[in-house]
Amino acid sequence: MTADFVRPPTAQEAVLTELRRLLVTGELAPGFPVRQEAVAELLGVSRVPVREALKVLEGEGHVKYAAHRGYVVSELSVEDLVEVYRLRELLEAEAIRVAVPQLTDADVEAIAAAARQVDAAGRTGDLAGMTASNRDFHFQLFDAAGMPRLSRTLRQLWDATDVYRSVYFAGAGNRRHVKNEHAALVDALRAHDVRQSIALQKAHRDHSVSAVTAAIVHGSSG
Amino acid sequence: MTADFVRPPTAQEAVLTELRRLLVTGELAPGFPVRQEAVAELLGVSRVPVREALKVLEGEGHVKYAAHRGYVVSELSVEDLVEVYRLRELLEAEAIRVAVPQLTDADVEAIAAAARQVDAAGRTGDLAGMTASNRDFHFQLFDAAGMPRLSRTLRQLWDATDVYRSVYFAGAGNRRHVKNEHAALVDALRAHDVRQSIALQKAHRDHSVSAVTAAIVHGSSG
DNA sequence: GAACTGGATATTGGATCCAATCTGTTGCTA
DNA sequence: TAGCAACAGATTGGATCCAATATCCAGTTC
Repeated sequence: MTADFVRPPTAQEAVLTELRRLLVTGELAPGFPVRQEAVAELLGVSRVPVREALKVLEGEGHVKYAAHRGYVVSELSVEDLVEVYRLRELLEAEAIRVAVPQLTDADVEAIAAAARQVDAAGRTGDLAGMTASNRDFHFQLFDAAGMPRLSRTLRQLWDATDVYRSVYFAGAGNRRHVKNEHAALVDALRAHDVRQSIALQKAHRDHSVSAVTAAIVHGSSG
Repeated sequence: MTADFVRPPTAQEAVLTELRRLLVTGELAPGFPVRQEAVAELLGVSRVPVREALKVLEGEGHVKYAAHRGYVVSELSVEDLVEVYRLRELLEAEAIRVAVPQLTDADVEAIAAAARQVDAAGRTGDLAGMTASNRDFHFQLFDAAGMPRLSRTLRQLWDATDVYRSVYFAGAGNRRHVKNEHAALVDALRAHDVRQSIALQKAHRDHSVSAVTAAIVHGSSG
C-alpha cells in the first residue's frame, strides 16, 4: 500500500485546500461572491466546514466578509500590489540576511534542485507546476532563516498576489529570465554572498512586478 | 439613547471580541486548552460561532489548532518574542518613514491626545486603559502611512505580545519612561524629523522588550 | 510488570433544520 | 414618474443533533 496518500483528517482542511486551488487558478475570480451552498454542494460537504475554511481565507485576505452578506473574492488594486512588494522587499532582505550565512551545502543543493524543477515545469508548459516549484525555491531559502513568523508573513504576502502570478510565467521570455535569475541567485547563495543575494532577489522581484501590474490593470474592470 | 453602544451584528463577532479580551487579560492563559462547549455556554451561544471565532484567532496566531484535539492558547517563547520585535523594528521604521513627512497638524494633535490618555490612565492605575490608549497612540502614527497591509501585519505582531504587555505598564518607573518617550516622539513628529522618530520608536520598543522577556521566562513553566 | 487490546467517556467535526437578514420586485401613492 | 411600503425569494447565521475521533482506564496476555 502506498503511504504517500493522506486523506485530510477534516473536511474543513479539504475544503480549504480546494478553495485555495480555485482561487489561484482563477476559477473563483476576484470580485465574485462565494456562495457557501454552492461550494458545499460542489465538494459534497455541508456548509459548516465551508464556513470555517472561509474564515481562514478571510484572515489571509483572500476573501472579504460582510455580515449577512457573505464572502467575496478579494480584488487587488495596484496600490495594494505596490504595498505587497514593498513589504516583501523589507522582509525578504531580512530573511536572506539571516539565512545565507548559515546555509549548509545540503540547503543550497535543495534550493538548486527546486530551481531545476521550475525549469522542467517550464519546458512542459506546466504553469501550476512552475508556480508551485518557484514558491518552493524561494521559501526553502526564506525558511532557512529559522524565523517562523517571518516565513508566515511572507507566505501571506505571496498568497495575496498568487492569482496574478501565473500570467508572469505564461510568457516564454519571462521563463528564460526566471531561469537565469534563479541560477545567479544559487551561485550567490553558494558563495554565501549576502549583499549579492539580496540584490539578485530584488531584481528578480522587480521583474515580476510590472507583469503582474499589467495583469491587474487589464483584468480588473475598475 | 446613547448611540455609542452597538451590539455586534453576529454572534461570531461578539464571541471573537470576548475571546480577545479573555486572552489579553490572561483569563485564558497560554498553554490552556479552549473548550468550545465551555466558551459557548459562558457566552450563551452555540458552538458554531465559537468555532468560527477560533478559526480567526488561529489565523492570528493566538491559539493553535490540532484536528480532533481542539484549540490551545499559544505560548510565546523568548525566541518568538525576539523575532516579533525584530519584525516590528523593520516594519515600524517603514511606517514612520512613510507617515511622518505627510503628517498633518491634526494628525499630530490626535497622537498627542492619545499620549495624554495613556498618561491619564496611568495615573489612575488603569492597566487595560493604558494598553488600549498606548496602542491607539502608536497605530494612529502607523496608520497615517496609508499602507493598510502594513498596519494589519503590525497589528498581528502587537497582538502576539499583548498578553505580556500589561506587566510592563504595571511598574511605576516604566510608566514614567513611557510618558517621557511618548512626549519626545510627539516632538519629533511635530518637527517632521523621520530619523529621530525612528530612533525614538526603536528606543521605546527596546525598553519594553526586556520587561516582556522577563515576564515570559518567569510566567512560563518551560 | 510491560505492552497491548477493548471499551467508556469526553470532545471535536459535520449535517440538518430553523431563524434572521438582505435583495430585488411589485404595486400603491403622491 | 419618483418614491415608498410590502412581499417573496435567496442567502447567511445559529442551534441542535448525530457521527467520528481522541483520551483514559481496566483487563488481558506474554
